[in-house]
Amino acid sequence: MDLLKRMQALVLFQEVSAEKLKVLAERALYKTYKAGEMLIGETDPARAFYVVITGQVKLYKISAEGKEQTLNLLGPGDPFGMCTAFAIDSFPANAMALEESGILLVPGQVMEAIAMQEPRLLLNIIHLLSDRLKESMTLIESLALKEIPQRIASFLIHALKRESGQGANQLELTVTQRELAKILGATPEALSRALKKMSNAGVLVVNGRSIRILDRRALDELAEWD
Amino acid sequence: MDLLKRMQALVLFQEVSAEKLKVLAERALYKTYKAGEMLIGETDPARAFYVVITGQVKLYKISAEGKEQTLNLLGPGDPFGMCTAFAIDSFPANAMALEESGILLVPGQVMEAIAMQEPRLLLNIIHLLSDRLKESMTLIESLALKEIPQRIASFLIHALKRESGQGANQLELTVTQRELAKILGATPEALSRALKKMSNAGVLVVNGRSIRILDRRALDELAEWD
DNA sequence: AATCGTCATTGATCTGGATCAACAAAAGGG
DNA sequence: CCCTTTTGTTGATCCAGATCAATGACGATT
Repeated sequence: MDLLKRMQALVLFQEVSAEKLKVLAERALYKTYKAGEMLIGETDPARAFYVVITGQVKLYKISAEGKEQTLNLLGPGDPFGMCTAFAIDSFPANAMALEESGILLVPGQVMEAIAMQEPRLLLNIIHLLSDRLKESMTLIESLALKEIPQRIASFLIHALKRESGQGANQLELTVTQRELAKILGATPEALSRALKKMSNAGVLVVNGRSIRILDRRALDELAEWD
Repeated sequence: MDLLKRMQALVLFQEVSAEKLKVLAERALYKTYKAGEMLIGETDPARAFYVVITGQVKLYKISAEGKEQTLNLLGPGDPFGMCTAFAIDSFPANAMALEESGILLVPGQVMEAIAMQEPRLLLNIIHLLSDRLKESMTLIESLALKEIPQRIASFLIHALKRESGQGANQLELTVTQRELAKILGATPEALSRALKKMSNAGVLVVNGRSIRILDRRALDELAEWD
């Protein structure tokens, strides 16, 4: 596997000089994790920059009683640990591989040194952080202001938009409903019931991990509703 | 009021050359807003960078039914609009002055042009964005994983830490309880009742906007609880 | 000092969704 | 291919906190 080639394809490294990228690639570490394996814990002080190359990773918070809330679902090309790479703070969340995943690990010091010589890399990071912040705000909005059916509708619309091209009405979940519940801030039971109700109402059809939208208008209305 | 002096004091502009700062100051706009006035709406496409100089501003989301969730409380020195300054996207939230406030407005294009010549400014922005992202994650954790008494405890501990020096046990709220409720993701009624209960339990004493902590240990336990 | 609007408080009621429990259906591993 | 584990589903019950309503207490404005 040509690491450098892969790195060049990432949004994160867009328009960063090949020379600097080569240094990064040399100093970086590629590691694979099994499904369910923790990449980094909340207390962990590790100062590094991670990029998901293959597989799927979730960032999440967990309470003392074991209740979980997923903060982010990360796929190939998505970086994380941007908070820690440039600061001394400990990582603000937990990271776990949802499936077998290949991860690129760049030591924080290396990343920072290179970045300071490449304003474009800094700018790329700002863009990514901004996107994450915006996503977080959307999640806060969901949790605080919306009920479960609305959260589902918003999620589906969002997923449809990024997954397939524009007018698609079919969607394949990348995670189990259990995991989806943790993303939406609900229990699996509540999610199952809400999906059933939407199914009965003729809005969508669930078949395992694939969901087909029958009434896009109803979905849009639901998402906008509150 | 010497704008340049004030800007030099901001964390955002730390170690940025005086020369570049002067350009920014010349191209920036200083504007005052009255209490309750909107600075920017969620649909607003304004591409600018804001810094609170005096007063207090909140970033918030609002549902169709008018229910609000405060995302951030900003005081003197706090910047916002970092998402929009470097991207084309519309602002991800609403911003409202909670009291009469003086705001510095830097056009996005100016900010971006200067920043690309000053890696240190880009780095400062990354730090600030990272802090915001971390704060957002903490809020998500609160909303999804904690009950109201725990949220209050966490908030108080956080406020004590930043407000006064270390071992202080007295705290002056900068906002009404109504606004605090919107920060915590609760109704004013629920907040009032929870504070009453804590007061009855001898954990704290509320007197208008000032809160005195009587049992710090109990507060810490509550915050850790779940 | 009087007035008006906002804010805090308390009580009564309601409800979305959590929790507990039991089972069916996949999925995966040996 | 069977067996074990993880998932999804459905029902019954429970509860934190929202909602509705009414009253008292400030605090600001004139």
